[in-house]
Amino acid sequence: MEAKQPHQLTPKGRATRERILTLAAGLMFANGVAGTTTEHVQRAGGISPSQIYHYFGDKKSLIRAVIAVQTEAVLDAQQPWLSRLDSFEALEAWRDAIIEVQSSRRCTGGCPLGSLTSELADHDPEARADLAAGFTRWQAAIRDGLIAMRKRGELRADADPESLALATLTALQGGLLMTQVRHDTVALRTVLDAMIDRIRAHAAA
Amino acid sequence: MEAKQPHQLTPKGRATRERILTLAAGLMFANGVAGTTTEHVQRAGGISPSQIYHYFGDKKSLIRAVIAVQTEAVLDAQQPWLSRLDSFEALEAWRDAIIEVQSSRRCTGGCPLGSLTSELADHDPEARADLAAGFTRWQAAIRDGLIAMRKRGELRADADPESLALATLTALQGGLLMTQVRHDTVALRTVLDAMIDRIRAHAAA
DNA sequence: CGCAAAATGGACCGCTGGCTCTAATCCGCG
DNA sequence: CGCGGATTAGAGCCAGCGGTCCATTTTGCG
Repeated sequence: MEAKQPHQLTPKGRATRERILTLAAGLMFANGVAGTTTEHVQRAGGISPSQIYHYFGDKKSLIRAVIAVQTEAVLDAQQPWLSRLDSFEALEAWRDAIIEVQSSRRCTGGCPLGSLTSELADHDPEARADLAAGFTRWQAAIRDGLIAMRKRGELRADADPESLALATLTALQGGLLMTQVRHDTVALRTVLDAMIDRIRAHAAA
Repeated sequence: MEAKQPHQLTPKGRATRERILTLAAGLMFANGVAGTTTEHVQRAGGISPSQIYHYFGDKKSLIRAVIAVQTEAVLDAQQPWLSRLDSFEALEAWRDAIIEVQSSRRCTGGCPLGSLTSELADHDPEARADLAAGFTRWQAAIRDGLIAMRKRGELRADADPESLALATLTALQGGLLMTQVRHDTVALRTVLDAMIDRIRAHAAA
């Protein structure tokens, strides 16, 4: 019994749904949720109003679907680095990759999840829950990387991967926000370096 | 030659202007900029449309005035702690005060400047500049506290107050965002503890 | 091939939001 | 006390936005 699927989707339907989602995610990342109207999505992709409301019911549901998309996108993008955290060099490569992404988009946009959070957390409880879950998964991915490092003997046994991961993810969020305001990546680099140093403080002798 | 003051303001006018600003700042903090309409401000304070447009010209200017108000509010709120950074206990007291504020508002709202940043930075260049300047002042306040600690001999001479302050402020922003999504202050405390530890690494022997 | 379900086009609606305009009222100052 | 500027009330405009509806076309399947 799936209450969320009032219609059977044909391949064509699924494709249209995907297309709407991708467009909406892009526009909402670029212009914010409030700055993205259903009309924008329509015009951006030659989509009729009925299509959006056929597949998503209302704007709120569309937003939640966008959250899901962005969560997967972020985790997918991070995975290549986090899954291979075998050394401090790897940690630094992860840091550099993040910095590179931000400067390549000229320091705009912030974090796909962070921006949605700031805009939605206080007024859409379900969106907040989804976003919180996304951050939890992100934190877990970092933590698993640190655990792997500990298993390899890079970190001492008394290192706490869970809180190191939480602090790192939190610092990263701040860094992305500061990048967005200041239009440079100095704060991002500084705060990530601080966290890496902190992790290094738990390095095996 | 002040281009910003097309009218002379009488005391009454100044009072009305203040009242509008305070209401708008509160509503925008609670509901976001996009979620706050001029009508909301009107209804909240028995204000007529013409009053808002008489004193602010358009919504964008009102927003910029709100940014100024919030910047002063944040700096004023921080000053009591930052101006007395004479020890690590004082640093921890600052951390505790911040955490206390967030939990007292049940982890909603985030940072007054951070939320505005996320919503405005990418689409209102002047707002972004104002916010960046606000963060710079905030960073300077933290830095000055650290410099004071160094002068008192709490920190070693090789400690770099500027980047420690930047990292701390950046981490704080992340912590406030995570508090907002997760509805608890664990991330905030964890990341601030991490930064305080890092500062402690520069403590005089 | 035919039919039911799915997908789509597009007109339309009601409301809201930013903003304007005019006319009335208030106030300080000479 | 009167005049000019400051202040305010409030009706109203218009574009845009979320959402609806129905007719039409397309698709999958027996």
